[in-house]
Amino acid sequence: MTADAQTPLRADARRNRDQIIAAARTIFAEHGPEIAMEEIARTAGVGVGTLYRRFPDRDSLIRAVAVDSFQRVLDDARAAARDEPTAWQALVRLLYQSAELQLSVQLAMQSQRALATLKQHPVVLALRDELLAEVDRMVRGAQEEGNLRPDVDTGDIAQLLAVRLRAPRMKTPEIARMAADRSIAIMIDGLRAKPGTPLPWRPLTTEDLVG
Amino acid sequence: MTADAQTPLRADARRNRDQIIAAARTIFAEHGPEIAMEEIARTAGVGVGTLYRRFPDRDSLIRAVAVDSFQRVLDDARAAARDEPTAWQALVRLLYQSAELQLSVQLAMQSQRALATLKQHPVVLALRDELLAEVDRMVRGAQEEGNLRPDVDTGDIAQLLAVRLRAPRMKTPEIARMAADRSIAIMIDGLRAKPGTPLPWRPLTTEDLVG
Amino acid sequence: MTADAQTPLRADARRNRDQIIAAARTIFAEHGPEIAMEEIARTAGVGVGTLYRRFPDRDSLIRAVAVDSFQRVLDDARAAARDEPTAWQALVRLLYQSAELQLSVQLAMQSQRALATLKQHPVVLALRDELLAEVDRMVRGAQEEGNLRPDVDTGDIAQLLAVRLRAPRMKTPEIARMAADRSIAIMIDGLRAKPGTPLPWRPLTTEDLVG
Amino acid sequence: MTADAQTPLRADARRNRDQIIAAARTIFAEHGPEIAMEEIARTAGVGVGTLYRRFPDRDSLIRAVAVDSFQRVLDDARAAARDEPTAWQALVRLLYQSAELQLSVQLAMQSQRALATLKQHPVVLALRDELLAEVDRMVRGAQEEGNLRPDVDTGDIAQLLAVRLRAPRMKTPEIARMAADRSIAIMIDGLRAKPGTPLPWRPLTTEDLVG
DNA sequence: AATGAATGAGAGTTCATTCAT
DNA sequence: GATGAATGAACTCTCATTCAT
Repeated sequence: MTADAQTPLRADARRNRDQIIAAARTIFAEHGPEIAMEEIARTAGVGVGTLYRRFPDRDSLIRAVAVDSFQRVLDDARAAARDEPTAWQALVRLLYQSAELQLSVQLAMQSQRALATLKQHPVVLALRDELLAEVDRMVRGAQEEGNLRPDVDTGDIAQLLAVRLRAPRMKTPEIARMAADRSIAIMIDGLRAKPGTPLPWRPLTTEDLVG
Repeated sequence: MTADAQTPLRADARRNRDQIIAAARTIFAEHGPEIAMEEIARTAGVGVGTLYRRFPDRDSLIRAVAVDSFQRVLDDARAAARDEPTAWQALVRLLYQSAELQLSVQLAMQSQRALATLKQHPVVLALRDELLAEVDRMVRGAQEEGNLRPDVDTGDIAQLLAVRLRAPRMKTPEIARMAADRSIAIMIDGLRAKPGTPLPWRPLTTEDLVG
Repeated sequence: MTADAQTPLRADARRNRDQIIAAARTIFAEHGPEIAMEEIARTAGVGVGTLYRRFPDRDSLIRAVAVDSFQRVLDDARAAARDEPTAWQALVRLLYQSAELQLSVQLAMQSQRALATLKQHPVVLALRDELLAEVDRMVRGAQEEGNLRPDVDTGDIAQLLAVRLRAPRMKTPEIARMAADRSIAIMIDGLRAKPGTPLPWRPLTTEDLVG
Repeated sequence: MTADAQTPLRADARRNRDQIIAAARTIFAEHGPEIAMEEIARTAGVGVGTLYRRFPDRDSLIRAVAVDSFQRVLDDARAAARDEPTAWQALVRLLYQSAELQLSVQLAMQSQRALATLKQHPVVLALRDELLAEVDRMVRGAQEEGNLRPDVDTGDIAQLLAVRLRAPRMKTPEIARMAADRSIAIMIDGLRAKPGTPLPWRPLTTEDLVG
C-alpha cells in the first residue's frame, strides 16, 4: 500500500514503479516537488491512475524518491570508506561525489512541505543517520591521521557537503562541473590540518544538525 | 530603491507597498515563491485587492522583492569596499555578510518560474552586474595585495557567496549562525594566498556566470 | 440620493452627471451593461468616487441612461405626431428614426439583470407607457386613414420598432444604415393597407407587451 | 456535428459533452454568454472540472455552441430547399423556422467578446458561408419564379432572418410565438413581387454582410 | 465635493485525488 | 491492473463598493 514494497511486485508493476521513481527524480530536480502529478505520470509513460496505485499521494512519492537517493549516497560513502587508503581521502572523495546528495537535499530545501514529509519518515531518518555515522567515522579517522584540522566536526562537514546543491544553473554543464569541483577544492584546502585562522565558535556535531 | 517609482505614491499607499515587500521577503524565504498571495496579503496586513493593485501579478511581486534584496547586497558590498582597509578584508566581510543575498538566490533557486522571471527583468540584471563588478574589483585588489590566491577569479567567489543559501534550517537560529560563520571561515582559509593544492580546471570569471 | 435630481445640482456637479450619462450611453451600447464601473468613470473623465456619489450603484446608472434614452424616443415620437400631415407618415418616420430606441432596448436585452432593473423603475415604466400611448394613437389614426392594414395593432408595430436593434455590426456604418433603412422599408410595404395575405393569429395589443 | 472530434470520446465523456452543450445553449440564450461557468456546469449536471476538461475556456464553449447551432440552421435550410416545391416557399419556411438561428446570433450580439471569438473561428465561418450560399440559391430561385421582388438580395433576407432574435421576452411563450410569426408575415408580405414602393438604396448582397 | 486607494466577495481556472470503464 | 474522466477544493485575479485623503 505504501512505497515500501511488501509483496514482491509483479514484473510489469515493478517496471512501472521504477519508471515512475526515475521520472520523479528527474522532474523533481528540474521543477521542484510541486510539479503536477499528471506531468510525472506522463514522463513515466503511465496514466495518473497507475501512479496513484503505486504511491497513494504526493508525499509518498517524495519519500520514495528521497529513500532511493539517500541510498545511493550511502552506497557512495561506504564504497569510499572501503576503497580509499586514508579516511581523509575517503572524505575528499565523498565531498567531490556529493552531486547525488543534491537531489534529496534540494527536495527538502525547495519546499517546506517536502522537508516536513521527510522528517517524519523513519526510513529516510534511518538512512540519514547511517550516512552521518559514516561521515563521522571519516572525520575521526582523518583527524587521527592528522589530515583534517582538529577544530571541525561532522556537522561542519555536513554543511559543506550541502554546498554542492546550490548550482545557480551555470551556462553549460561543463562550467557547472568546474564550478562545483573548484568550490569543493577551495573548501578542502580550508579543511587541511594547517589552519590559517582558528575557526569561530565551536565544532558542529551531528547533534547540531538533527532537527 | 524600487523598480518603477513614477508618480510618488500617496503616503498610505507607499506604506502599504513597503509592508507588502517586507512581508513577501519573509514569507518567500520561509515558504518559497509559490505561497498563496492571500497569505502574503494577510502577513502584510492588507487585503488581497491592495496587493494586486500594487503588484499586478505574482511575478511582479517576485521582481520587486528581488530588486529590493539585490539592492541591499550591493549596498553592503559598496560599504565594505569603502570602509575596509584592504580588498581582502572587504571580500571577507562580504562573504560573512552574504546572508542577505540568500533571499534573492533562494527565490531563483526554489522555482524555475521565479528564475525565468528574474532573468527577464532588466533592473535585476543591472543590479546583478553591478554587484559582480564590485566583487570583481575586490578580487583583483586582494590578489594584488597578495592576500587572495591567484588561481581563483570572480566566478569562483560568486559560487562561494552562494553557499550561504543552503541553510538546512538548523535546530536553532544560533546554530544556524554558527554553521554559516564556520563554513565561510573554512572557505576563507581555503582562499588564502598560500595554496595547499592547486585548484582543478581554470579560474571562473564573471563571464562564466552570466547565463 | 438617487438619479432623479431633487436639489438643483451645482453647475460642476451637473456637468459631471451629464458627462457620466453620456459616457455610459456610449460604452453600454458598445460593451453591454456589465462593463467595469471604473471604465465608465475613466471615459467620463471623473474618478470612480464621483461616479458613485452621483449614482449609488450600477442599477441606478442603468436606470438613468434608460430614462434619458426613452425620453429622446418619446420626444421623437411627439415631434413626428405633431409635424407629419398624416398618422401613417408619423408612424413611418418613427420607424425610420427608431435608432435611438435601440440603446434602451439593447440595454434590456443584453442582460437579464438590466431588464429586471428597468422593469422595477416607475419612471422608466411611465415613459414606456407614454411612448406606447403615442404609438397607439398613430396606429388608430393610420388605420382610420386607410393607410395601415387593419389586422395589426400597436404590439405588432412595437415588434417591428425593435427590429432596428439587431444590427449585426455591418461592414461599414453606411452599409448598416442601408440595411436598416431597407428592412424597415420592406416592413412598411408589408404594413400597407393592401394585404397580400391575412396575418396569422390576432393583432397584438399594447397589453400583450406589458410584461 | 462537433467542431473537433479527434479520438472518438469514451461513451460517458461523449454524453457529458453533449449535456454541457445542451445546457450552455439554454443558459446562454437566457442569461447571455457571461454567465458563470459554474452555473453551466450545474445545469449540465457535471462538475466545473469536467466542463473545463472538455472546453478549456469560455470561448471554446461559446464556439462549440455556435457551431452546433449553426449546423442546425443549415440543416433546416437544406431540408427546406429539398422538400418545398418552390424556392419562394423554401424561403418562407426558413424565415418562419429561423428561431434556431436566434441563439447563435444572440450570442454574437450580446457581447463584443463572443462576437470576436466567433469571427476568428474557421468552422463557424465556414458554416455561416454555407448557410448564406443556401439562402442565396433560394433568393435567385424565388426571383426567377417571380415570387420574390427583384429589388432585394441575399443580404436583405439575412437582415430579416435576424429579426427573430429580438424577442423582448413577451408575457407568455404563446404571445412570443404569435409576435414572431406575425412580424415575419408582415415582412413576407413586404417581400412579395408586387412592390408597394421601391426600396431605398441598392440590394444588399452577401458581400455586404461578410464582415 | 472629488479623488483614487483599500477591501473582500466572487468568478475563472488548475490540479490532487477518486472512480468508472 | 491500467487508464483517463470526473470531481471539487484551493488558488489567482477582478471589480463593485466604501472610505481616507
